[in-house]
Amino acid sequence: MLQITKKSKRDIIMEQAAALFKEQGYPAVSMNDIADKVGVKAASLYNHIKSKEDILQEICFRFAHEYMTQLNRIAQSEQSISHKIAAIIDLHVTLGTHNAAAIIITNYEWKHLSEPYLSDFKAMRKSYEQTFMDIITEGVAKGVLKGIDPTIVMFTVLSALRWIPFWYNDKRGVTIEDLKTNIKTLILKGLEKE
Amino acid sequence: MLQITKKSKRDIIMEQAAALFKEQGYPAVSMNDIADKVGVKAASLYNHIKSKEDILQEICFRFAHEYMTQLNRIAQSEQSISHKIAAIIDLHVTLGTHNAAAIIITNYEWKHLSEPYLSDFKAMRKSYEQTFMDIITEGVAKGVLKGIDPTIVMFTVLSALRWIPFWYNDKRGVTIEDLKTNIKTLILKGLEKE
DNA sequence: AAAACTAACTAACGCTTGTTAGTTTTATTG
DNA sequence: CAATAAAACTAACAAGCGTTAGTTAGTTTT
Repeated sequence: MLQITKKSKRDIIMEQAAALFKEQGYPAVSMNDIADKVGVKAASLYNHIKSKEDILQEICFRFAHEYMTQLNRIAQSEQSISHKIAAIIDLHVTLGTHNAAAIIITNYEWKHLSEPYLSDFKAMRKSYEQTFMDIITEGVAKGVLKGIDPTIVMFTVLSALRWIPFWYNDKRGVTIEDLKTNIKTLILKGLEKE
Repeated sequence: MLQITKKSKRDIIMEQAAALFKEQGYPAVSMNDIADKVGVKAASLYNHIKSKEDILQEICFRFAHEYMTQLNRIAQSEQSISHKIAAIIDLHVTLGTHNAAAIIITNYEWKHLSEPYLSDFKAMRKSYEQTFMDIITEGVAKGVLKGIDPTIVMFTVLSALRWIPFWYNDKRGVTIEDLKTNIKTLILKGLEKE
């Protein structure tokens, strides 16, 4: 089978651990559980990772960074407010459907990080939310968005988007494109007709 | 101090445990942690509860039942589709702001229930989602709602609502009434102006 | 062919987990 | 005030936790 770069054992551990963390939550998963899934004894994992939290850190920061980078690019672009919000929705749908396990962990398991990583992560998350909120506030000021409280909009929209990897599943017959256009319609144009 | 019914020790345990489960997640909280918060030794908790999971069960099923009861009342009422959706939003805001810890547990910690409780809970949850979806499907059929995929609408709206207890906090200066009207506007009428 | 590296193993470490048993203190009642 | 019930305590348990140490086999580099 052709593949440019072989998946390292570390990557396999990350992948299997992510699947378990997603299903059971970080504290409920033991090193033994991870080892079993990888097909190795627990102690052998330490040839590839530093600690259990090492796994959590890698996942959380990798995707937090990915979100930040992409959001900043959207925020600094010269597009309209509506376009920016649409792009943010697309971003969350894309990441949330292609990397469901890792995104769930980034969104819900980060609280198990220890200091100083926890504080770093929280700062990134806050910055992310603020950037999003600035876009909404600008939209309201310019009169292109309804005068809804920006904090409420930000959390409501972000909540809807962060939940996608929990319920989305190809087998439901909803394509990723469906998801993008439908959520954009719902959020931007609302549920009621005309 | 006047009070009609005194809070039982069991209630205090439930309350303190709920606060801990909310912050750290069920598996990360030990019986010792709970005991410390209650001001007692861990073994003493067993004079009032059967087991750790006993606490989780009580919280999950009490509020799942509350949700079901209220949703069924809304679904069976003679109101318009838009009114029903508005009532569902109000329901989630009310419960999510007044019982934040318990609602978070009902929404996110239920997976740590053991069988057969887990299956029972999942069935209730699925029934809840189905009832909500039926309302949306009816609205689309009647032409009062846009032709958005009902599954997507159901999960998107429910996600936005289930997340409220995570971020809502009186100190942000957003009142519960603000929250209700703003979320209803956002979901029913959308974000863009005109 | 020797040396170094990789990655697996077994065994053990100190610690914490949820829970039970048995006992003593505190509160309520006749 | 004595009897009873409720609720706290201490001590212990078996099992599991994350992690380290020491070793061994197989592969790669010198």
